[in-house]
Amino acid sequence: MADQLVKTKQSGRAPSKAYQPQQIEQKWQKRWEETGLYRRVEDPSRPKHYALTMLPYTSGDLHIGHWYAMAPSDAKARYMRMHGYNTFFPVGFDAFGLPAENAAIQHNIHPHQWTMDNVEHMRGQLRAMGAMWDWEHEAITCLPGYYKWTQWFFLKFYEEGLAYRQEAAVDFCPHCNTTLAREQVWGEDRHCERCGTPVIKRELEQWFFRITDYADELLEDLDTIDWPERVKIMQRNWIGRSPGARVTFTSEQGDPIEVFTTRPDTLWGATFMVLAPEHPLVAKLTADECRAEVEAYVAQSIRQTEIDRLSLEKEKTGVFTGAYAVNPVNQERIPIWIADYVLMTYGTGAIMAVPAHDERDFAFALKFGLPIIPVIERPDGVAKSVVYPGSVPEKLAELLRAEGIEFQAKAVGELGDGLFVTLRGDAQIDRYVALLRDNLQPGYWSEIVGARWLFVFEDGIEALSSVEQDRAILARCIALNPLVIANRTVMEMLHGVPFYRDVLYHAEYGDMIHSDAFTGRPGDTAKDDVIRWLEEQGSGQAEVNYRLHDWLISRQRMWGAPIPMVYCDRCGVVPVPYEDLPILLPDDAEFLPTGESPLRHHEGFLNTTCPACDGPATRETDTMDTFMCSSWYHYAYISPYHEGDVPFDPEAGRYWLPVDQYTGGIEHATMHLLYTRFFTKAMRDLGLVDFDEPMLRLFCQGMILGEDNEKMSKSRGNVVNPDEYVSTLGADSVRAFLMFIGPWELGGSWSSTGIEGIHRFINRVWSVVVESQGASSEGDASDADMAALRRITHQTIRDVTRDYEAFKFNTAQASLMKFNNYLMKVQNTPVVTTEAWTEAIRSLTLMIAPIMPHVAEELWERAGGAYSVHDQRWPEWDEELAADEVITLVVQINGKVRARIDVPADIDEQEAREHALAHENVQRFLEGLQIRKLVYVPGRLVNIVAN
RNA sequence: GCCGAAGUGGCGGAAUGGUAUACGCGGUGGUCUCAAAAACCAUUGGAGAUUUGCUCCGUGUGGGUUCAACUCCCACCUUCGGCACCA
Repeated sequence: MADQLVKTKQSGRAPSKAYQPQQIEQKWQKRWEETGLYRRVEDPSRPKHYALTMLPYTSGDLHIGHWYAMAPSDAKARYMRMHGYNTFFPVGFDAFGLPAENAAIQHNIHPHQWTMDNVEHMRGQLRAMGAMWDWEHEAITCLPGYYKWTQWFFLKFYEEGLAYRQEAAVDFCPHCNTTLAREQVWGEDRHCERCGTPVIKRELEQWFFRITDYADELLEDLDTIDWPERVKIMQRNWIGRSPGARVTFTSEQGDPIEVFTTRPDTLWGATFMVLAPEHPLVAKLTADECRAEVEAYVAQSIRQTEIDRLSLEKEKTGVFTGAYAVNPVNQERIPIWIADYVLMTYGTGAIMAVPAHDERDFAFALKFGLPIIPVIERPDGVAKSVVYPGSVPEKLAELLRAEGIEFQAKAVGELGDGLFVTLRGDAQIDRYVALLRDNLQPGYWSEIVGARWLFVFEDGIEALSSVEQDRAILARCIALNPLVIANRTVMEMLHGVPFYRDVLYHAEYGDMIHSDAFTGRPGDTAKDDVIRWLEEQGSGQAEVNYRLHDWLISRQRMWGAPIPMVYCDRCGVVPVPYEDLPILLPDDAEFLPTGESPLRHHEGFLNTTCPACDGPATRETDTMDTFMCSSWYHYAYISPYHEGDVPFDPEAGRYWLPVDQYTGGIEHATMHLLYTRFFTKAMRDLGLVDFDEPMLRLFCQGMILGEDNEKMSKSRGNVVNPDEYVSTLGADSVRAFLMFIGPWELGGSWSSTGIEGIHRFINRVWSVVVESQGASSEGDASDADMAALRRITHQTIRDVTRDYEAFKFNTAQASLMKFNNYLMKVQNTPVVTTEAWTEAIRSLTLMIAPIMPHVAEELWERAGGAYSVHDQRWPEWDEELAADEVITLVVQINGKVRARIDVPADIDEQEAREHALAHENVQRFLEGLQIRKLVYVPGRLVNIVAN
């Protein structure tokens, strides 16, 4: 304590007894900066830890959502640092993007100025958080030293064939005046991710990255990284790998029509084809008599994709082209239709329709009266049949019952009762068919549908096995019962019976039927067998399709990294030489109220000379998607604005890369988190890095909501301003409260009373530590009291350590509160003078340090610790010291708690039984009962089973 | 429609087969004070009783497995997120 007094005198002013967050937070932030506490050090002898939180956009104001994302991330980085890891925790800014341009238009300020003003303001706000950021490795994506490398990546990708330019129907936001990547189009109404305006389709020449080249690797390597399962699932779904086959059909005129199918085993059930309205063969195939109708449909569907996708009518539409194709497996002649449910952007833009085994084709076929022929057996073996009144003698019901066949007698219209039969399995179906054959009255038929497709007539049985059979069966049915004449197909007739509807169509794998030589082929090999046979026949081959599209990176915006390409009338598209990078954005751009990119009209930017022929040429005026910048920022942090041949210092990169722990919002699951993985794989193939994945571990936090449990928004008026709370309760309270709300991954609601509770907790920690300094007491502490204190100290270290490991800051703090409550209870007893107390205070201070770095540093100093608490080793627990001496033995009778007995922790089973049975309340309940069994869970409970 | 997460006191939440409601907020009573605030102490799921260390009910709903279920299995309901004619 003498040290304390000396220190106090030296500082010239007595340190406050009260906790004054504003004072100590400023004091320590200054000291940390002056001493370079968080500056990165290169020390290859120590294990490194690269901790990273998603970089903020330069919106100009740090809101509580940023705190919620960053403070826990900082706490974990600090925890790792205290475990001896050489920890790198950088920060920077995502600084390109549309808001800067909007500000330019509205306030007549250059985007650069607007952005850098915001950066300056946000830096101050970020510093107030007291995070351990290494500001010397800050990177801002809109500075030339940064975007020079973003452009460099574009050129490298172009060289590698990963960047290409193509005219395509792309998503365009009319409000932002730019194209968007598919991932940036959200929701059912397909609106712009940024501004919410519904997007339209535009035919434009745009630059794309071949992310699909890496589709399989992006999929497979998910298994190698420690990421949340929900993110992996989203990426898997987004990539959407579909293995199948490409099969060539031929039009009657001889044009090959390629289709992609995941179900080549259903080829024999293809009863028609459908082309997308934009399919290039449509005009050629269309028969003259159908041309007017086809052209009208094509025009209408193009208009629909452009204007209102909102009215997503589920009802299928389409028209017949008048043309026919030949099915390569059975030479069947099948009609060719066009319909907008077939998308030009997936597969080949044409499909074979197998209505019996595809829900969409089924609906289409039913609507347009196209034949539906089942070719895959139902795996569940269920078949149905309706026996019409009068078609069989009454005794049939008896016979069915005798066979154990399930049926219900129900009225059919006004005809009387019919039998609604459900059959399970081949044996039942066979017996049922035999019964029908024996009992069917003249002039009737009966059908079995589902597992089999049989029509029992007086003179024989017909199967629905081909289009010819479909016509023949329908004709016979109409002859017997003219009421069914309105049906165009057998399936349409069957669909008229509601009882049948759930067995008419299925999309499962199963044994092949009605498929020539393949009939009977089992479902588990059918698909592969057919693909092999197609390959032998030369009519198809295995193919994999992906839902993932190539990444559209062109943006018709000014505030982004210019695409380093030049257009020359003589040489065409020419890349800018590396030595000319960066292609700078002009600082005198004129912003038009239309929002159109000023680069298009900026003579100085636009006009250049061709790098190949030196002739006049024009620059590409589109800039790159800002996700380009954020795909490699964690490499930029290694050595910001690097000067050299490559984007970052390879030497430093070898030590620090890859990122060990990444944290951020889940909203980037299929955008940033997929793009950055693609970048890393492409960089590896360029020889820039020698690993496959950029971030080894990922944690996604939830969203912070307003006090009313709603998403924070200005219009709701529930926005929480962190600066206000920082100035009153202090940054430590804001940090700690955000980490106390609940599990980080689930998010939670702000609470103005909740943060006061946390503030009280910090005050209590403060008073326990400060007031016990130099405390004295009368008498000595007992061994038992010291042991008890050490026990809770070590138990707390154990629990808190485990919680930090799992990002469970809420329960870590709960344990710390419990611990502190205990310390408050015993601080006026003699233990306060013991080593055990010193250990307890020291451990407490160390354990709060990651969450409340300022107050921990202050208390550490006041307790005589050497600067800095953040350089100390994390406390370790001793299992023996943490072990309980006394446990509460729970005694249950038939699973209900009847007694709780305090017993020594090392009690053996025999003693536990005796204690349990001897208890008064237990005996009361056992009266008159016979003990059947006794379950003993060591150290926990005894359950007596009695009756 | 498909995929995923969640549902526990008045509120945020804890407990991943073994004492349901840790910790915090809010409430109630008290100490201190002329008074109030702050702080501290006690108490706080519901119902009941013969009110010692008592009983019953209770983790979205309905079943099941188990000596024992918030926890595992089956079916369903609600909320939130993602995808949505992807052949």
